[in-house]
Amino acid sequence: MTLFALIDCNNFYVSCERIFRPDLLKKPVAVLSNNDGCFISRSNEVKALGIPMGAPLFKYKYLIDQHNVTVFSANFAFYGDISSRIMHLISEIVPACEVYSIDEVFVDLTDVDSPKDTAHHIRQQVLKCVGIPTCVGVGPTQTFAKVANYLAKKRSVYNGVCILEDPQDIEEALKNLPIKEIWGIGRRLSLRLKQVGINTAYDLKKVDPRWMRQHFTVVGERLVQELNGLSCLSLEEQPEPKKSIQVSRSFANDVTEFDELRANLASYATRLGVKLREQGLKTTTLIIYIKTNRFKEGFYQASQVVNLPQAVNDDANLIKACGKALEQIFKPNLLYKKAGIMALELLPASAEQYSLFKEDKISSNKTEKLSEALDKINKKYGRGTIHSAACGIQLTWKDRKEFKSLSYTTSWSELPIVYAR
DNA sequence: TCTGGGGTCCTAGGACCC
DNA sequence: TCTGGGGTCCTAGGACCC
Repeated sequence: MTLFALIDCNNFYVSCERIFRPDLLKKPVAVLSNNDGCFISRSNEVKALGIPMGAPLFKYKYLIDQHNVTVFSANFAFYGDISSRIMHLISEIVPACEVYSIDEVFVDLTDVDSPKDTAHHIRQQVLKCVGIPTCVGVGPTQTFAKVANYLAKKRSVYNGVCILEDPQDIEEALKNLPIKEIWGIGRRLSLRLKQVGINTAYDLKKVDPRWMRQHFTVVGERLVQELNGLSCLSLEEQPEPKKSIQVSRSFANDVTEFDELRANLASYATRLGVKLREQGLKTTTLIIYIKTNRFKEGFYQASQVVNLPQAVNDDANLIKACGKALEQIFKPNLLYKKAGIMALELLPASAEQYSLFKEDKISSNKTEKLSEALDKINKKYGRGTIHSAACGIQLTWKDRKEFKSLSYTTSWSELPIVYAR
C-alpha cells in the first residue's frame, strides 16, 4: 500500500511578500499579475472580502481602497528563490519527493515509520527556516493526498495536517466533497458529470471505469481508479526536460503597428534564448501567436509554426525565425493560396474585418469569392491593420509525443489501459 | 479605460504511406 | 463506380493544472 503526502504553501505569493513585511501578517494582502491586471494570490483576509482568484483589479478597486488592502506587483524571481529553498529543505527530510509546482510538492511516505509526525515536522521546519505557512494532506494515492490537503486547508480542526488512511474516514470525506474539488476536474467536466447525476467524489468513485473511459476518455478513467485507491500516478523524482517553453505578455493597450509587434517579439525571442540556454536545450520548432482582446467581440487569434533546419538556441536565429513567422501570418498571398478553412485562421484582422470575411465565406467556399471578400476588406480597411492584445512565442520539440497513436480502426473501448505516467 | 503567464495531456481528423 | 487494413505524422483545439 502506497502512501503519499502533498505539502502545499498557503497563499504562496502573499506569504513570500510577508516574509519581509511581518507587519502585514493578519492584514489583507494581494499580489497582482503583469500590468497589475489580475489578482493571482490573496491572503485569507482578501478571500473573505469575496475577491475571486484571477479577478481583474478594476472591478474590485473600491474594496481595495475601502479595506486598505496592500497590493504587490508579482516578483516571480523572488518567489522562485523561496520555492527552491523550501523544496531543498523538504528533500532532506523525506526519502523521495516530486516538485509539482512552485508551491506544491508530493512526497512518498510509504515506508516512513510515523507519517503523521513527519507531516507535522515538515510543516514546522518550513515555517521556522523559510517563514512560509503550509498545509499537508496524506493519502494512499496522489489524488487522495490532494483531497486531504484541501480538507487540511478548509478545516482548522486538522491543525494543518489531514491524514486519510482509514477507509471509513475516506468514505466520509468523499461523500462531502463536491465533484469540482477533485484534482483534474475543472469547470467543464464537473458540469457534464453533474448532468449525469454525479455530484460528489463518492458518486464518481462508484462509476464503472470502462463507462468512464468511453464517455470521459482515459483521463476520466484514471480519476475513478485513483479514487478507488489504485495508484495510477507515481512520483517523478527527476524532473523531465521541458517539452515546451513559452514567453508571452498581454499589452497594456491595443497594439496596432506591425513594427511594434515585431519589436516585442524580438525581445521575447531574446528572453526565450536565455531560458533555452539555461536549461541546456535547443529547439527545432518555433510557434508564434497573436491574440486580440478576448473580452472584446470578435475575438480572434492566429499562429504560425516554423520548423528550423537545425536545432538552435542563439538569439540571432530565434529572432530571425520570429520575423519570418510574423511575416507569414501577415502575408496576403498565403491567404489566397489557402482559401478555405485555413484562410480564416491566418487572416490578420480586427474584429470588424474578421466578421466581414466570415460572412462572405459562409455564402460560398470558392476561392474567387474569398478573393472578392478580401478585396473588399482591403479596400475598406487597407492591408496590414493589426489589433493585438497579446502575443508570444512558444518552442516545442518534435519528439514530444511519448505514445504513438493507436489505430482508430480498432474499437476504442476494448484497448488495454495505457497510463501516461 | 483597465481582464496573467506558463505549462501538460488527450483526441479528432486530414494528408500521406504501403 | 465501388472499394481494405493498418499505420505515421501533423495540426488544431479542448480541457486541465498552478
